[in-house]
Amino acid sequence: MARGKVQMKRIENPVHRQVTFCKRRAGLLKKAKELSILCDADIGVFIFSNHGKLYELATNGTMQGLIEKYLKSTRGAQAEPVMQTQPLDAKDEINMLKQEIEILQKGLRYMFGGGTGTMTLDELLVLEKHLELWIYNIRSTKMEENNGIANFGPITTNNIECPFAIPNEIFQF
Amino acid sequence: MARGKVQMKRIENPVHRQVTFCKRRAGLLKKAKELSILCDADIGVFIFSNHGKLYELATNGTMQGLIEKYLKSTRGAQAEPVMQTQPLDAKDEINMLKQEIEILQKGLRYMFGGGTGTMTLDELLVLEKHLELWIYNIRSTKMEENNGIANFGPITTNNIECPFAIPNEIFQF
DNA sequence: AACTATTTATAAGA
DNA sequence: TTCTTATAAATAGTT
Repeated sequence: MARGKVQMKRIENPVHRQVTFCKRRAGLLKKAKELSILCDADIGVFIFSNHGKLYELATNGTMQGLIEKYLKSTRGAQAEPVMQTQPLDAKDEINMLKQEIEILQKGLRYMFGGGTGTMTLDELLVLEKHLELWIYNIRSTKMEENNGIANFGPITTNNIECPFAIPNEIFQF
Repeated sequence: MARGKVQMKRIENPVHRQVTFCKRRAGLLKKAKELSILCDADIGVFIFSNHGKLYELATNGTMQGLIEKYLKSTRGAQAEPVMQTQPLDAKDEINMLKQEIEILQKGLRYMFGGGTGTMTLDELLVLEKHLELWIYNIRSTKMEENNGIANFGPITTNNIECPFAIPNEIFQF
């Protein structure tokens, strides 16, 4: 696509083919991720190189889960020889629970704000800053403590509530 | 990508989102086809729109065949010695998922419900210490970041997994 | 659905 | 392999 159009046929030179494979594979996965994020879609991609090596992306949850979703959505008259090691009922329940988890996670994500499955340096910096501010708030709370007991609501930083679940169990370590 | 950069987050306007979905979906499938042809790769893509409609591409043979190939190739990998990785019984998986849901729900209740619990000074100190350690881990992760991207699993402190719900998915929008 | 102004991806070259 | 750069493609906003 640059410095000359490319003919749409198999690249015969193995070196060129390998280089192009790396570059375009990265590009394809990036595009898939972007589409998923921008349009709230759920995308699975798997790529087998000509030597059989697998590269994959599942934008939401696992590839297994996506494949199950796929098979379910296309479930017609045909049997599914691949997925029959476990009774379908259990599979369905697992899927439902996974969906519920997704929804809960979305709630937590909502409170925290953006990012992707992999974190950029910038995102790490943001997270770090949030943690610093929460620590600051904890210290402030400690200063105000009365009779050794401090009551406080959600910890916030700049009005962003702490997205972490802070179950009581945290203190059992 | 044209007439203005796009922010990498969900497009809130439904009309814009739908239009972008159409355009980028076509682009993604085209790219997948090209990669398959140029580099002799075998590629499967499936896209679920946010309303559950399925769009798919299997560059060689059928999606069913590709999925079987995928599962076969990942089953081999699962047998690799990573940890005590025995295939989870469906019931075990269901219980694990239920536990995860409980934790997530607790986290959400805590945040939305205004933290019903009272915390002692000691508990605050523990929480503070945990936050400090997580910050430390974040900084370590930053040091190892590669190309501006840092991938990490559960954040841990002294091998204790972060009790806060920080699934990797938290960072995906 | 078409049209462009721009951004992004990437083929070659270094 | 990684970077650079010229150019092809993709696409966001608009009509």
